[in-house]
Amino acid sequence: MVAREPSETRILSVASEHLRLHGLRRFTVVAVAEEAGMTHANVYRYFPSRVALVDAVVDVWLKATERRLADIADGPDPAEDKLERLILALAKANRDLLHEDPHLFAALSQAVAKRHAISRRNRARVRALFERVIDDGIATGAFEPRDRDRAIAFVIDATHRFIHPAALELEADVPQESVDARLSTLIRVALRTLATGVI
Amino acid sequence: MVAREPSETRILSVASEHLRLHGLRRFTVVAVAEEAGMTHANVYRYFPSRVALVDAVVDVWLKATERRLADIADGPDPAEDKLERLILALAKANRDLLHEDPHLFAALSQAVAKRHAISRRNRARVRALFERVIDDGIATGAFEPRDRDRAIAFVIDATHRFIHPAALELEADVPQESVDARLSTLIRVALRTLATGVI
DNA sequence: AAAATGACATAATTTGTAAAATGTCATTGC
DNA sequence: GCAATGACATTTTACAAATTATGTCATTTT
Repeated sequence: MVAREPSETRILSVASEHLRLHGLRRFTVVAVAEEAGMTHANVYRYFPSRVALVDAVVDVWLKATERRLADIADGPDPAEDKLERLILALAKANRDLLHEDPHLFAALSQAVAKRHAISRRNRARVRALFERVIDDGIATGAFEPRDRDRAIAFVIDATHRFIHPAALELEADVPQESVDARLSTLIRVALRTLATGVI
Repeated sequence: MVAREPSETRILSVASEHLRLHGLRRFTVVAVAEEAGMTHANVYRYFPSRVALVDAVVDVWLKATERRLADIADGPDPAEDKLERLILALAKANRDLLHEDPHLFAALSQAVAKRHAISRRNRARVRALFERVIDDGIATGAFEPRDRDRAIAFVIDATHRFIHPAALELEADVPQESVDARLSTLIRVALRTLATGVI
């Protein structure tokens, strides 16, 4: 158990593992520090608080997800395709997290519910991606909403159920295929709505 | 403090008052019984458990709300109008409860989250109202969805953010006018979608 | 000088126990 | 016979003490 990584990275990866395995409740700075081969005081050199450490772990996931979304948003494809893939990718990322790493999902869920800075910023950046794609669609004539801001709010509100952690938890036990079908319908309506200037 | 009401009714109204004033945490069968002028054992003659008593209180509100919704759904107006009013009334009922009786809202929220029978049944009945109005619209030609079931799921999914307690809590501090505007947009899109057979 | 520590004050959690609440039922009173 | 009770077992909650964790900082180590 030799620490080759620099301390900050090592703490973060141990914290990540610890959170995934034991969950928020049993996540302690002391335990993480011990597993990282240092005293807990040293952890505070790199992370200002326990909450900040947990948020840093969540943020790694958020940023990785954002990167994948940005790749979609910045791609060369038509805005319609990009918007559909953006929504599907975001919904899938959150839904997969719920099933594959429930503890990390719970930490994310809390950060969102308590409006932590990482979640507010993530939300702003993801929203910016939606705006970018919709603006792209408007520029190319694929979308023709009467009111651009209203159109953006519409897309976000309509898809809320399939994207927001609190909403996803409610449907954890609904068969994925059924959820997929409903989301697919919603996306079709959203795209059609943006294209035909109903808003 | 003479009990004119029959016991069951009296227990229920005392319980209702107690929940509204003190909240779920401090709601005890013993306290309710005392305030109703009887021993707690007697409460169990009418309600099988503490949870059942709380649920009964919530159910009174749910049923009253359902009645108002049913009045809309069964009215003589065009299906489009009725669907719009149905959504607005349901959203407003839940949102008003959140602000005017937070304790009762919290109890409702829990019943929904834990899938209590009262909430599942309420959900089924409210859904039936939506189905009725949409079927009405299909019968009169106002709505022409390709797939009726898909259309119903779409309306419920799209409006989720403005109706579900868990979603409403997230936006408790957003100005009502802003929420109203967004909901209004969503309803317009939903009506247009149903009318034009996109689904 | 940067990294890490030990020692410390404060805050949160756990543990054990007393008190109170939930839920049951045989009996009482109307 | 129906409503209500008192007595009781079981489950929760409330409280206090002890333990553990969080967060700070002067000092040591590399």
